[in-house]
Amino acid sequence: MKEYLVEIFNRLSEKIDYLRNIEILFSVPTQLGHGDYSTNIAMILSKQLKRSPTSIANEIVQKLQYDSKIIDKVEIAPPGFLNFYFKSDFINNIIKTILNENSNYGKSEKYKNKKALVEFVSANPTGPLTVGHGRNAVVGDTVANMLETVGYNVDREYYFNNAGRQMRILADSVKLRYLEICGEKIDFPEDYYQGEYIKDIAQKIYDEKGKGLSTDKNLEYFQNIAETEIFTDIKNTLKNIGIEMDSFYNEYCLYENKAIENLLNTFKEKELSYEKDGALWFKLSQLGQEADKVIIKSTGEPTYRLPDIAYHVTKYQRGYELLVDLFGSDHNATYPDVVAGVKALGYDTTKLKVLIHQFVTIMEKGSVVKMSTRKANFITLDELINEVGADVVRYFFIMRSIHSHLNFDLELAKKHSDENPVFYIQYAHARICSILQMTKEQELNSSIEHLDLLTTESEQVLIKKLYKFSYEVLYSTENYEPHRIALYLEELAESFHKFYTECRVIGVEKDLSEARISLCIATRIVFRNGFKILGINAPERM
RNA sequence: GCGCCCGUAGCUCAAUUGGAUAGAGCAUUUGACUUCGGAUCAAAGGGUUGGGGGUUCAAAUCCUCCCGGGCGUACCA
Repeated sequence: MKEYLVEIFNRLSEKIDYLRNIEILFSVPTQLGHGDYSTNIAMILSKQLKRSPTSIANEIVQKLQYDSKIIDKVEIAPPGFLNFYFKSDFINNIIKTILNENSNYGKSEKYKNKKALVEFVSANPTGPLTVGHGRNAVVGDTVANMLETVGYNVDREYYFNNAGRQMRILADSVKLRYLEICGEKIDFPEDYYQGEYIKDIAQKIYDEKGKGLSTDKNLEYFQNIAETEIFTDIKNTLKNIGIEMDSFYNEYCLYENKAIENLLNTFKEKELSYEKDGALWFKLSQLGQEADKVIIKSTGEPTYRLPDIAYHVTKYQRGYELLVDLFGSDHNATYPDVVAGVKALGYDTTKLKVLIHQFVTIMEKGSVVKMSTRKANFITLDELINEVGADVVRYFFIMRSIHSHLNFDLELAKKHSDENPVFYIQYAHARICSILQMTKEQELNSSIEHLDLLTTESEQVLIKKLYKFSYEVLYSTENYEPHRIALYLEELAESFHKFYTECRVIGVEKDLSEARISLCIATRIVFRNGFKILGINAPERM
């Protein structure tokens, strides 16, 4: 439909000067009575042409040439909208397209063969993933799915810092617990990792090595074991919600491969760094930032900025054309330094898209649960997955805009999980499967010979909704708004349920029945393609 | 103080990026199964889009000033 409008307006612009070199937007009106597509072009041009919108609209309608087999009518609605109504025969062709393209329907080749890297989760391995990390994990994976749908070759990457203070405290925490198990009296500092999992790791070391470890020399040993153990756990959790990383990139290797050293030299050459108070500073104030920041502390240890910049440089060096970073809002003050850094090195930062999602507020029994890995006051993502299932977890985290604070009511998720919208859309899919199973048993076939019989309002609404899918995918992807896919699927389910209530598939006249079976199959295809993007199951029975 | 995000129905959130009568789910009330799955459908109530001012044919959306909340604002990540 939209393509056709663009086509006829392109031809029209040869006849009407003022339509040249401007972008004409077509949108689907919210009101059913406002046509299938609508444009506001007459109102936009009104000021520039010093004419009334209706006079412009009238001229457009008079000179616009279109195939009356495709467009039924064009209306002018005050204060100057142009509303286009398409012939249902033409609209129904979308069913053929969907059946043909099948699992490819909704995909686009717009970004074919381009390489993208999505960095997400990136939690340091100091403990299990919590519900708080869940949003990042699910959004990141879904954005990656979306980018794949529009043609990108996507790599999913997890970056972590294992050379800093956090990890030393982790190692020391394990060491102290180990000594405790060995029978020594210990003083366990309050700001150390309090979680039970630390004791589990210590116990495992004790079981394998006994008491004999010379603990004061083996902090690195404790860190390695803790890192390995915790990562095994993290990877397992990710797997439980269907996430598989292509790579894990650690800070330590940036020291090993001299990336940090090289970066420091480059900064020095470009006079972007200087020494003050025993520390090395990065001249961010010259790069449009508010103040200079320290990159190497007076202790000789780098701050996170240095490895983060070096890490992002490797992304460019690895040849990606799109870099997506996904952070929680606690990082919103740090990423501009990194962006400024890579920009100063001459890299194209328009390729770098930083997404910041707001925090998840956990509600339990009506009050907010404050989470802290250090204090071991958290609900793990695994616990949540076990309670409500992976589909609900994924859907819950994706259904809201990333800019909005997400209120996760544990009681609601656990006790009333059958009220979750994810069941609404999965139910629609299961229902279709059930109908199709039944038509099979009754030896009814699908056919596209008589799609013209699909004329009722609920059929037309459903078909137009199916048509919308490919646009929705592209739009949501280009704007990094994964929640719109969930929203779309809810609309689709609504349209299908309504069709189901009003139109019988089985037990009506043969040609009509066959056409409706085709519509059901097409709807099932769109549900499956949508579910695949969201990473949730398409159950045939519930 | 400054930066980013948010404030929309009783609650949780949408709104095709500036469009036409601001929509869903939950909750409340009321209807619909001897026929394809009632995890559904239909209907009702519920709103000065936090507040004031501005921009224009048109503002929940953009600008500005207040009010309220979240996250930051390190020689932590």
